[in-house]
Amino acid sequence: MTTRKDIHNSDIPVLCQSCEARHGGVCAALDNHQLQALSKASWKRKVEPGTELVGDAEAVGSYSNVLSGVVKLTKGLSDGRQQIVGLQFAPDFLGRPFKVESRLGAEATTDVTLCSFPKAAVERMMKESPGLEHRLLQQTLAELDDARDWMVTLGRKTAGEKVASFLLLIARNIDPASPPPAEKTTFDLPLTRADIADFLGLTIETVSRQLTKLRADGVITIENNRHVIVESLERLELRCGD
Amino acid sequence: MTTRKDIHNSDIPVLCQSCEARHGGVCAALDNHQLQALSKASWKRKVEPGTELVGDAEAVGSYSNVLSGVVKLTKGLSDGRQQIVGLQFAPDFLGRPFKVESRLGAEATTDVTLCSFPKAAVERMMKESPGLEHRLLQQTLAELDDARDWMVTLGRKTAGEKVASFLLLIARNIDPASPPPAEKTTFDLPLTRADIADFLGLTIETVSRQLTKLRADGVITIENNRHVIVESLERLELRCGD
DNA sequence: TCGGCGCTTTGATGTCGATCAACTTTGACG
DNA sequence: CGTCAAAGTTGATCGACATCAAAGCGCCGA
Repeated sequence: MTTRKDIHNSDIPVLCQSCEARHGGVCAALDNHQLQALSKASWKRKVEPGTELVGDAEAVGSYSNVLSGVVKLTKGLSDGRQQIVGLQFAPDFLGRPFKVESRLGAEATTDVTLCSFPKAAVERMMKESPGLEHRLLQQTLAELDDARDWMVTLGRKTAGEKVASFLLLIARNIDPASPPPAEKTTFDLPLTRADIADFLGLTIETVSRQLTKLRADGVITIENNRHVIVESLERLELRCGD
Repeated sequence: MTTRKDIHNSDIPVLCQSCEARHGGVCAALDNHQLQALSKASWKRKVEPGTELVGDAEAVGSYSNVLSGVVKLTKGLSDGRQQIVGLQFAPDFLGRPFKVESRLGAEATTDVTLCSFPKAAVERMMKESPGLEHRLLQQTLAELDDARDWMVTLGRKTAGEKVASFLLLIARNIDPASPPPAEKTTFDLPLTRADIADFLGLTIETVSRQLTKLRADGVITIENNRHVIVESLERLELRCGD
């Protein structure tokens, strides 16, 4: 293990020292001692876009923290229609506690760094430390709020409003380190047009047309299909409908 | 208070004795002692359809359990468009822990019985008893699963599939006492056509037409606009698309 | 440098659900 | 009962987004 031997207050496992999840994520609920215990059983990994992290009806043996990149959560209908039901950014927690089966697909849409723990270790720690469960409840409540916001987008917004809402969501979440930008910003789209369509309940053609319109109206600029420059966040917000 | 004086194992507050929430709900996580403490500060109330329980951006001073009836959770866009983002049946917990403001409207759609507690009492009890927080996490995770299921319905299903999915949802949840029915069943719609439309992201006309079609195809019968007889749950399921 | 392949854009046409406009049913109250 | 308002149904038309089809445009390997 890559930790120092002496018991000391600043004795944070090397693995965790520069970790996003130790601040905003669930690990923030753990003290150094617990962090040590968990880090012994945990491992870091890097995966490429398109890597399936959890199959649709698959038993999951581990939980993870997203340390960088974006993970899409998907649900499918029997005839192949798909809906993305959530995006996980760093330092989000990935996994469905208290359930063996997942009902959800999870797939990296960009390069993703993960820190994974065995299910059992997390669940044991949750029993011992109410703080961890509290933290998890907080994140789950936040995800529920997000999901409900998105239900409004899916159910009641026009195609134009949907695409604007999507861009705003990305602009506000893509960079885990800095707070949401205020006026002008720039980022790489973490999703293909097909993924954006599956997230918004649209087709790729409609997504493309709406992006073109935003570009024509001078709200955004797009370079190389992926890189977006938001000229005016304020004007983008106006197009979200809410 | 309406409790007996002697400390005894079967010493359950009268208020709680015949209560749904003591079994499936959050109160199931409390021992008799805690139940007593909480019931001292809690009160039961009956409200009529249309009663606003929580305003859209209102500070909430209490949590509640739904003991009977149906509550709709709504979100609105600035121009008046509305989306119902969830339905709460007995014995669901109503309220958003750890947040003063709600961002959500809550309104009774049928006659509703509630058991309400002051926010502070619940939060104090949550600190003392990890079981309660655990229970709340469980319900929140279940609600998140439901919300994500509904995102698929909103984003990817046709009008016909949406209406069928709605009827199935009601059939499975309207009666808190019995388990989901298997073949034939009957219930009163807890929502008006306008509410159904807001739940499904459709218009009332489209909802009406789809109900008419289900009736014409012999899948359901409707009496007095509200009472639904599902002739074949199996055939209804086939029309949900998943 | 050149194909070739995947992703994206753009255009023409089609369709499902929205909108607009009667009309009917239900239920509350005299 | 008869009246009235609210809720629901039905029909005609419209429009937003889907579908079908054909280019563009990187980007990679030979």
